[in-house]
Amino acid sequence: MSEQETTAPSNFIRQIIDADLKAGKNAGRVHTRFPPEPNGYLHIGHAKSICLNFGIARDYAGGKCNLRFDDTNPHKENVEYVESIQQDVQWLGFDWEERLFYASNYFERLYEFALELIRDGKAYVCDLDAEQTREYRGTLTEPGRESPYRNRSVEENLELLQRMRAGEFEDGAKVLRAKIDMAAPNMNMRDPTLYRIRHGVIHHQTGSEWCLYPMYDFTHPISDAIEGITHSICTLEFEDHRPLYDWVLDNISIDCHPQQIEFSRLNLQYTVMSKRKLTQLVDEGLVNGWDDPRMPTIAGLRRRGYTPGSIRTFSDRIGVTKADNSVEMGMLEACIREDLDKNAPRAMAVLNPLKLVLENFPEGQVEELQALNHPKDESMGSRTLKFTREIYIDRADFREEANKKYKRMITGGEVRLRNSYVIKCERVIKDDSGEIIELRCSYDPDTLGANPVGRKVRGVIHWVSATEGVKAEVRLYDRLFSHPTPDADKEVESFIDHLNPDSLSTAAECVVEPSIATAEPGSQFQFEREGYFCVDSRESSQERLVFNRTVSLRDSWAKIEGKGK
RNA sequence: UGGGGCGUCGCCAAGCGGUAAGGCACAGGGUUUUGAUCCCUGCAUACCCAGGUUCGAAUCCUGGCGCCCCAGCCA
Repeated sequence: MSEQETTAPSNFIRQIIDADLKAGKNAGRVHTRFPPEPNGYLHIGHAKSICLNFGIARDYAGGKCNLRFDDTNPHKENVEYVESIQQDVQWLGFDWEERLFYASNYFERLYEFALELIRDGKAYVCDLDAEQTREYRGTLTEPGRESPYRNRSVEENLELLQRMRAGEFEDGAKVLRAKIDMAAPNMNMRDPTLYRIRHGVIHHQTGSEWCLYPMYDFTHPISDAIEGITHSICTLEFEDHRPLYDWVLDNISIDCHPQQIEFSRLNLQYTVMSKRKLTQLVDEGLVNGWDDPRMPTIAGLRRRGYTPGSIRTFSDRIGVTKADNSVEMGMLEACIREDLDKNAPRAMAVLNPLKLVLENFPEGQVEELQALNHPKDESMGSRTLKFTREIYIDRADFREEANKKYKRMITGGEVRLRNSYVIKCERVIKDDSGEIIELRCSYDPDTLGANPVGRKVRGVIHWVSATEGVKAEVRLYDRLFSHPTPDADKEVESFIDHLNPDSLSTAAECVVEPSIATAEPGSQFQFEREGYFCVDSRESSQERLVFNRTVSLRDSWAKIEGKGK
């Protein structure tokens, strides 16, 4: 993959696999799986899991990783999600080869295993409704009570389950439960539900074939075993479920028993990572869809301009442990800057234009200048810049007066135009309200590719020809939330209260150099001295160029200036 | 007064009884036609706390403390 990834990731899960291999377990096989439920788009936390699971398959000899949709709850799932998930995994650079599966592929076999449990007296049909079931379950500190239906005969249970499948009972009228231990200190072992009835939902894979749907705790271990998974990696909240995972496999006739291993999920500061909350942001229109560039979804990051390699690097750097974590945004940003610094061609764009007239440059003349596309990679070639009498510079690059620390243009001062000449500011023109509307300058024709003799020019600013430049809209993004852990703040009613009102600002009147006017959607640039930008893949067009700022350049000037205040 | 986890630098994270890796961030300095990049330098006598074992403990033992997860017919 990317040359960026140099250090081989090592973590406790790989150590377990190493030890298993050494002990001769699983006949030397290493087989993982990534098992998303298609009930939303994948986010950066899933990327961590994808990189972990597919990364293991990639790094171990003969290793494999399946993509399996955990599609046991048709109520929340749909094909848009199954398609987006496949696209995102592929985009991240991973390949499940011919191993694309659905838990629903196994519905018939799952049902057979359920019959086996019943025959063995290890499962029963229960008529308690949801509320009663909750009451019977007990609490964290008190044991539960056994259901009055717990001791139905095998024959009756068999018949009832068949009738449940045949659609004879309404939703919620009956469930199939495992017969384990209502006094177990682990709540998951208090006769967990294995099947529930769901009429009238069209399952995205099985249509209306079933009205009986298996629960995760029953489906997951069996699906893993059917696929010959050796290491079933999941997040920490399933640690309590492991005894049930093992119970299921120990009590049916199946010759494979994968090892479940749990790691802690990713928490990224200033965003939220639960599918429920992300769905809420989308549904309530608080963002512009799942691929809104402010979203921590893979689709959002992609549209924002994050590269697959940068996300893989990030996943490697944050590591895999069982400790709760809260990763700073700076970590993610460092990864994309590193990638783009190396790979993005440079260009110039003026986000907040201020007109500047070079009084000693001939009117109507266009001088062509050559500029390197990358300051230290000549293989990226060069491009032609159009230099004219009227140009734009950024308003932030001019001050009427400033101290020595300010290295940009000031009245009467000189500055280097990037890839061009040294100019001097002669006059400032203001409108009636006192706002600066134009700078009158002169250029020094002897300074192209050469420093002026006898004086030093400290600053370099970027520019775009006013007559040859192309208009563009640039979208500047900031963190989606203004609180580092928006969903952990109990002082506030909802995480929504912490949405950052300034997470999107639009610079509608930007001017970019003509060389990028026809750039393909998604193509990326460093706008020098500004940051990394990409052509928006959704809304940019030849008529109206739209760029997204992926991330700004590191800005030590902002720090210096900030300190002075 | 239930069960399961976790506690090493601001953040992430190595460490697996032999005397605290690395990355991000931060702070200095150098190079630079991007205040970018790049390059140096610095940044835990200290590993949640308290005892104990040991020649030696972040690593082992005991007892505390703190944080996270679990009472869906969600995953």
